[in-house]
Amino acid sequence: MATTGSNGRGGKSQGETRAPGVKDVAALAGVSLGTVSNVLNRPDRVNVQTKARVEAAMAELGFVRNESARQLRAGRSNALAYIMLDASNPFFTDVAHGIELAAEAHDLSLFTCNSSNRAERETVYLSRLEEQRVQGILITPVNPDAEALDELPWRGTPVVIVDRTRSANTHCSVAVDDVLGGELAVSHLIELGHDHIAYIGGPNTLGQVRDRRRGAQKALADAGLGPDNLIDITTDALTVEEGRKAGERIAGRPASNRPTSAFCANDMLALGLLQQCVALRMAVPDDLAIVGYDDIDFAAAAAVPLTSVRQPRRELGRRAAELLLAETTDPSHEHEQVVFTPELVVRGSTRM
Amino acid sequence: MATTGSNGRGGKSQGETRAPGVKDVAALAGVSLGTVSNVLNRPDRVNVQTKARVEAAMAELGFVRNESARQLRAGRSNALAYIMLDASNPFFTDVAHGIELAAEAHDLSLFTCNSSNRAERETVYLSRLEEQRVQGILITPVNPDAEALDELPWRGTPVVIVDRTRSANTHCSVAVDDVLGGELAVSHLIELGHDHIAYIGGPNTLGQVRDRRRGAQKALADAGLGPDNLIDITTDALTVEEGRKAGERIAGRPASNRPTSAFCANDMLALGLLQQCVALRMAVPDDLAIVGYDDIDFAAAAAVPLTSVRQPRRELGRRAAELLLAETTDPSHEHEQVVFTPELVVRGSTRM
DNA sequence: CAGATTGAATGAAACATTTCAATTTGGAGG
DNA sequence: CCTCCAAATTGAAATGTTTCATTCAATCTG
Repeated sequence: MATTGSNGRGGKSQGETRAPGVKDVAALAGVSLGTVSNVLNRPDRVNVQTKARVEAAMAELGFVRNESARQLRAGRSNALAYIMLDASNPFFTDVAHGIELAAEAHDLSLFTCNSSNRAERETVYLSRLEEQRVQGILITPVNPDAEALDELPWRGTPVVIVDRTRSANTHCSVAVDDVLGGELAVSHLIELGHDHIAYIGGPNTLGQVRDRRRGAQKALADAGLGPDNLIDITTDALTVEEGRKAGERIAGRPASNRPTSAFCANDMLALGLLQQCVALRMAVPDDLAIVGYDDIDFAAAAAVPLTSVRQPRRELGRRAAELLLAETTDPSHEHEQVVFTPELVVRGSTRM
Repeated sequence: MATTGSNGRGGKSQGETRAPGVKDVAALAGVSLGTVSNVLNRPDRVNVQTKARVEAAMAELGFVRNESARQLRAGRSNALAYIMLDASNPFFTDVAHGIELAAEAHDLSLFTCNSSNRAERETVYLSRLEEQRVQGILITPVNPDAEALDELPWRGTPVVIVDRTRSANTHCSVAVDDVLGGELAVSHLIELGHDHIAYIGGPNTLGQVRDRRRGAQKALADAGLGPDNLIDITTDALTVEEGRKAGERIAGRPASNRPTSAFCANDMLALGLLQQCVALRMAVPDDLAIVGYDDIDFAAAAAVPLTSVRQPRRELGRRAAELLLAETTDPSHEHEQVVFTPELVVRGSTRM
């Protein structure tokens, strides 16, 4: 680790004069405060030549508008925030991208925070953002039923819940039909002739894990199969590592009672499972067919491309942002629970 | 896509009273403004009972400190920002995580922005952040030599360049020795007996792509091999899709002139290449050995685990944040160019 | 008990901007 | 030459917090 240096002039060029403000610009341009402000905020209301003079002064001084002061006066900022649950899961970065597009369209900034699945980080960010007077907060919460989420809207900062649903109808939310998703996945496996299907997912405290299992059970029932045909393999988290462990558990079963296919509650698990299959020389899909969930880009890029349940990630984010903006503008707002429909994408991991 | 509604009370409960401020708290608690402020900022300097009374008043009113006003007075915010180049590349989310840890340790907020490789988004974020008076900005710039990066520090907002280097020594920067990384990768392949090695990367405007190639060439020269032993396959971007295309190009070559191994400028390319190999029934590593770069988590999780050049991603971020903080506190600051050392991680894609 | 010391609380000033009612300016119309 | 009008500009007030020099009260010292 090498290191070299130089420079020395920390900040400003000379006698450390403090940052120029509208006042300085006004003085230099020979106009009043109000006029400078008009140039900034209602350029059409000021004479072209005056405007040019003011702009020249700004450039000369290197004027940078002080957003704090502007905000103080305005009462609110022009930013949205998204508190994402796990920045290392591509699913969420894609959702964030959708939000960003919507924010950009409305000329708002988006600040992204990452709770890394820790409730206490989430709390810190929530209150910091509230103090910043952001226009609203989008969040995929660690626990969707946490009461902390009720306070902010009550005090005036709208909150929209993303990719989670809540028992009480207290917020707008955007989610995807997880029961249907599970149904699609398992119906597909049944059609391929599988009747020993593993469901890999956990922990069961996650509503999504439960919903996707329910969908799987429904598909079995609809096909005249019993709940015993679904072999539950519960994991500690939805990670690649846990997927690998699940693979070991499957391989460890006696051949008579070994599933011929697996439905994973997300793609991270599925990728881990796939990797373990290769390591253990189980052929995919011949020895074990695999269906994932989320259809992240890496799923299609796996060595055996993964069949997966696609969620409209971008659209999820975009719609959430729009709900938020609607809530900020419309005072007589009715909370809306938007539910998108998932879609099965069939690839090599189930097709021979 | 179903939708249901309810609620109706947009914000506050009653007569839409505006948010309570220190003034209201002071009135309710029967103390002066200054005392409320002291409770907030120097709790030890105020009588315990008074403090309790003030805190009760805050709770009752649902007081939320107005960060704009605080900032206006203080002159600066307590936040850092990281403008990342591509949030969909796990490498950068890991770097961001390192930054976050450092920020958290100093009790600062981190706002993450994503330029998505677009110079114009980058510009927008830079100026918004400057207006917010963030303490400093970390950035992986679209173009490290852009002059826009010089203006902010000149006006007083420190900027640290992450994972890129600059010709001029005008900023602190943190990077990894890419020439050495390329050397490690290709030396490894040479040791395994390869002498037809493809270098997959592009576009050549990227300094990193060039540096890693230089390292590769150096390794060849050191082993007494000529530059002809490196087969250059230039891509349009460092994406999975481009990796797949590169695989097609390799397969399309006559067997006599086909490389037996490939060194990819990042893991996204390597994953795409790997996928294409499987699709075209080229065995990895027997028909084609593959080395990636970055060692993202998905590299280890690939069906054929990927040999890759690991960069200390978290550490990169953490160190960058520390340089930034040093610059904000120490006025007589010398710019520092930190260069970390990469490390080769050997896995199945090169080992039989 | 006078004087000194400490601990708590006060309130006005400052921060940089925006807004808006009031004022000025330069013509046009009569 | 006067009146009126629109366009352009002005300047003071307001935003919510922090700071700091004072004030006030109570306790301690000799």
